[in-house]
Amino acid sequence: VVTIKDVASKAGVTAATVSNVIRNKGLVAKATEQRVLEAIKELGYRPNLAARGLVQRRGVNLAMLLPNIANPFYPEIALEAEQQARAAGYQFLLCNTHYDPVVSQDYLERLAGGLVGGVIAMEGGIKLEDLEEIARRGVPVVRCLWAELLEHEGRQSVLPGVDFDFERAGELAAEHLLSLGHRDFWAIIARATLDNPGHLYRLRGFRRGLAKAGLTLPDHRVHFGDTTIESGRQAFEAFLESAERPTALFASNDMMALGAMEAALDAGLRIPDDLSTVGLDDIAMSRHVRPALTTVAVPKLELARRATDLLLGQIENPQRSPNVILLQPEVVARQSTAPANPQARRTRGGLS
Amino acid sequence: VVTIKDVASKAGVTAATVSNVIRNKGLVAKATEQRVLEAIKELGYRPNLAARGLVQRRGVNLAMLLPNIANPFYPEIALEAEQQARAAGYQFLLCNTHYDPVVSQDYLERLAGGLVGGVIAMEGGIKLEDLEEIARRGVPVVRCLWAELLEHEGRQSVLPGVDFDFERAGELAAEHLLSLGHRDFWAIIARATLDNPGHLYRLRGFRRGLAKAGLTLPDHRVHFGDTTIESGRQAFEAFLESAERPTALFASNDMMALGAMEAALDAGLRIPDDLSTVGLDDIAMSRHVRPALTTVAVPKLELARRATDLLLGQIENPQRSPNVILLQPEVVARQSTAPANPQARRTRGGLS
DNA sequence: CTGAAAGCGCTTACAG
DNA sequence: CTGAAAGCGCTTACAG
Repeated sequence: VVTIKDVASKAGVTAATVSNVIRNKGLVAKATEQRVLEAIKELGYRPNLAARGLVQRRGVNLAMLLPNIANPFYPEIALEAEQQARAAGYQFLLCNTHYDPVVSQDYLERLAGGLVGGVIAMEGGIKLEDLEEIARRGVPVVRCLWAELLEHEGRQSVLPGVDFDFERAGELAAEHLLSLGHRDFWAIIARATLDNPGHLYRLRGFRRGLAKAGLTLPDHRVHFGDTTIESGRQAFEAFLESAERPTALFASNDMMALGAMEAALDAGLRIPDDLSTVGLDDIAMSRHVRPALTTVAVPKLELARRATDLLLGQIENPQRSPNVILLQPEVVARQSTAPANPQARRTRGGLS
Repeated sequence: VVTIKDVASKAGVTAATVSNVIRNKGLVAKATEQRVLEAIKELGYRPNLAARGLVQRRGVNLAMLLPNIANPFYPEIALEAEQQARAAGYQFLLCNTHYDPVVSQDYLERLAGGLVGGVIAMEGGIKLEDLEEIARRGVPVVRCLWAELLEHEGRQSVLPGVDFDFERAGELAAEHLLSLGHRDFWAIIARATLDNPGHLYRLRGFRRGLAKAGLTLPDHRVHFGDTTIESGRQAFEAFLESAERPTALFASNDMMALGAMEAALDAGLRIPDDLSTVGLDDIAMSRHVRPALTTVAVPKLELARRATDLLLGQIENPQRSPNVILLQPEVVARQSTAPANPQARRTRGGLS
C-alpha cells in the first residue's frame, strides 16, 4: 500500500521523477536517482500495474485462451508461446474455456478490460463475434486453428491467425494406412461441443484419402466422441459390440486414439498386429506409451512461435495488415501401425 | 474506446449515474436506467476493469501459480479450482512458473500490482518471501503443498494453506510393495530444481516404510530425475546398466513412473511379472495406460476445493486466522504391481 | 535535470 | 433519484 508519492516525499522529489527513474528514462541526475532507489528499497515500493496500464492504455500481459487444459495438446503449445512472450518482456496468462462460448466471452470481456495487451485465441467454443469485438476495441488478437470453423460458417475473418490443414491431416492418415495394405477402417471423431466442425474436416480428409483408393468408410464405422481419452475408450468399446473387425482405426486426436488403444488392449486385441491405430496431434504422451502411437503431427512449436510473432507484431505495429499462416501436417510412424495382417485376432482371447 | 462519459452524455446523465445502473445499486429511476442501458447497448460500452480495480483496490480475477503445466497433475487441480472460482464469480488465470523463482517472482509481482484479487500458489520454485511479500501488500494468498519445503528450511508460515502428507505417501508405497512380498527395490526421485526438497520427503517416507520391515534401500538404487516422463525413462535405463534386478520400483511421481515403465517394457521386462511399479499422484493417464499404474493418490479435487475455499474465505474476511489443512494419501492398486515373482525375467529377451 | 498540471476510466461519499 | 467533486496510482507532455 505504499505509493509512488510515498517514495517521492521520502526521497524529497516529485512523483514524476520517481516515475522517471523507475522507467529508466535516463534523464535523472545520478544523485537523485540514488536517493529514489534507496527510498524504493526502504519502503518496499512496487508500482501498481493497473494504474500504469490505465494511463498507458495497454496491459502488461498476454493471454492465451484454450479450450481444455487437460488435453496435453494445448499445454504443449502454451509452453512455447509463453517462452516467446516472456522473452519479449510479457507475462503470459492461460485461460481455460471448456469449449464454452459463455466462459470464453467472459474471459475475453474481462481481459479486454485493461488487463491484457493481447490475446491468442485457440479455436474451441469462442465465438468469432466476441473475438472480433475485442479486436475492434483495440486489443491485438491472433486466432489459431480457426480455418475450418470459418469455412464451415462461410465466413471471412480479418484477424491475423495461424491455421493448420486438418483436412489434409486426415487424408494423410488414410494414405498411411492404405500404404500398409489396410482396406477396412473404423474412425473415432470428436464433435466437441455445439456445431464445432473442426474434427469433421479431419474425417472428411480421411474419407477423401480413402476415396482416392476407391474405398469408402460407412457411417456406422464412425463413432463420435468428445476429444477425451475416456471418450475414445467408450467409442472403441461400442465398436467391439458389432461383429465387424476392421484392421485399422483412425482417431481424430491422440487422446481419443490412446483411449481406443486402452479398450482394444483390454479386449485382448494386439496392436498393431490385430489393429493398426493412428491419431492426430502428436502429443508427448503418444511417443511414451507402448505401443507408441503413430500419429499425424501438428507442428505445435511452430504454431506457438508464429502466433506469438503475429501478436507481438500487431502490438508494435497496429496497422499491419492481417497475416494468415497455414501449417502443414506430417505423419509420424511409430509402433501402433503395421502392414495389414490376415492372421489378425478377431475376438477376445482367441486367435482367428 | 468508449468510456463511461460517452455513455453518460449520450444518455443525458452523469458518469456517477451510469456507474450506478451498471453496478445495479437500485437507486436509479426506471426511466433513467432505461436510457442508460440503451446508450450502453448502442455504444457497445464495456467498463474498463483496470480502472474499476484501481478504485476498488482489488482485482476481479484469481490466479493460480503452478510449476509445470505439462505435468497433468497440475491441470487436474487447476481445472477444479477454476470451477469453484467461476462459481464464485471470479475469473481464473493460470501462470506457469517452470519451477523458476525469478519467473515466479515476476508473476507474483505483476499479479499483485492490481491485476488479481487473490492467488493460489502451488509449491515449486516460488520463494516463500515473495509470497509473503504480496500477502503483506494485501493480496489474499493460499499456498498449496508447501509443508515439506517449510519443514526443510525450518520455517513457519503464517499463510493459510493446504498440504499433503508426502512422507506418509512414500511410506504407503513401501507398505504396498512389502505386502506383495517384494524385498528389493529401486527408486526414482525427482529433485526438481534448486534445493526443492519436496520429493526427498517422499523418498524418506519410502525408506521409513522399508525400515519398519527391517529393510534398507541403498543409495545406488536411487536415481534422481526431474519430474518428467523423459527423466523417468532415462533413470530406468541407467538402472538397467547395472547387473542388479530388484523386483519393484517406486517413482516419486506418476510421470516418472510412466517413463520408467516405458523403458522397462522396451527392455523386454514384463510389468508387473518382472517388475512391480508404483507411482505417486494418480494422474488420469495412469489409469489409462496398460498396464495401468498402481499409485499413491493425492486427493486433487479436494485439494483444489479446499484451496479455493480458503482463498475465497480470506477475500471476504481478511481478518481470519490462517488455516492449514493436511490431506492424506491413499494407495490405488492397479495392474503395475503384483506379488513378487521368483521367476522374474531378468534380462532383455530371455527368461531367467 | 526536476516539478506542476492534467488526465487515464472508473467509483465513492456527500449534497441537494 | 441525480450530480459535483475528489480520488484511486500512475505517466506524459510541457515548463523552467
